[in-house]
Amino acid sequence: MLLVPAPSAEPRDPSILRDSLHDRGHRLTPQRQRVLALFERIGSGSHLSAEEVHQRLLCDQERVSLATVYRTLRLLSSMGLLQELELPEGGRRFELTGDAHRDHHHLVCVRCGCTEEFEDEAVLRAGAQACEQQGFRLLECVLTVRALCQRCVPLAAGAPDLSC
Amino acid sequence: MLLVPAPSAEPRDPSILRDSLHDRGHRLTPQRQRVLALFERIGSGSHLSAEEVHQRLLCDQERVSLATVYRTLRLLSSMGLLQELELPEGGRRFELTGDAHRDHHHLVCVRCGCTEEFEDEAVLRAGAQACEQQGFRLLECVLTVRALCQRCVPLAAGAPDLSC
DNA sequence: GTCGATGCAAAGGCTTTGCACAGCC
DNA sequence: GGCTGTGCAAAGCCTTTGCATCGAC
Repeated sequence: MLLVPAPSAEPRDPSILRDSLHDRGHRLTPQRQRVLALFERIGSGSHLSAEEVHQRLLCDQERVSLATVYRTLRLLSSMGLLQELELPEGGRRFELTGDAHRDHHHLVCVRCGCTEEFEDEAVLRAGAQACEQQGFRLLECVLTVRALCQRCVPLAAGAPDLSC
Repeated sequence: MLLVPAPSAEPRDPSILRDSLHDRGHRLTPQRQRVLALFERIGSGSHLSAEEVHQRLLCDQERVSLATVYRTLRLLSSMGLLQELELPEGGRRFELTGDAHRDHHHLVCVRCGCTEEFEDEAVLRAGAQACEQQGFRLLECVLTVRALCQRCVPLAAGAPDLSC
């Protein structure tokens, strides 16, 4: 049966993690593999908080302490394997770094918090252009569009309170 | 002498604040006026953390407790007079809401934290288009470009660690 | 005069850190 | 075997909240 959902999570070569770690004098540990494997399992579109990573690993019988989750998320982010999202309304979240410089953006409903992802080539060009003009070297472009989703537009229309 | 720097901070009519507050059953207090006036003084491009707002008010001999600063920032944001930024690397910051749907973006150096602002029409179009496709109503578009500034590129080039 | 807002201090999350032990290289 | 990582618990931010008092309406 090859009906795997295949959420753009090509089963990454495990040696990449090991080599990246060794290059920086770090070690390949089961905990680090578990965290990265979790993100690969859920696909590169999903974002998890440290707490969620911890909970999911516990559910899967994979024992990793919360402190180590925090340490690992920071490490994997600094290595570029994960990236931190800046979604509004609190809560740092992480997701798998997609293909090099994936141009992925978020449409966030400020009322209910639901998010959609989308891509746009023009945005990446704009970011690249800004970097060039200022002499910066581009790492990543993230567009956050704050908006009201279909369900929330009517609810917010009467009340002046847009951002609950 | 009309050589005022004029950072797009048109001296807002104070009655706007009072009316907005009253519409929601809130009161116009000196503290709320002080916080909003501070943001108007520094212009709509600058972003401050709660702690910074508190410090600046203290320097200006304007006594407001830190708890009230937090409460006021939240209130003014919910009223749409301020907006919260999602800059990376921790720290919630607030800035004056500019002219309706100002298309302002941030170029952030992930190493030293310095930020530049820029504008780009294509980004706004991309955000608007995404909203339309998903049936969302656009509130705001913020592009965050994570990059290395000129000073930091050489420092990060040798070391594989990009995001200190 | 009423009811919301403030200030203070204490409580609350989330995240980091110190330390002894475990385990990768 | 050396030195990095881990787990645990304690400490550290930043932010929110309870409560008595103050003050806008």
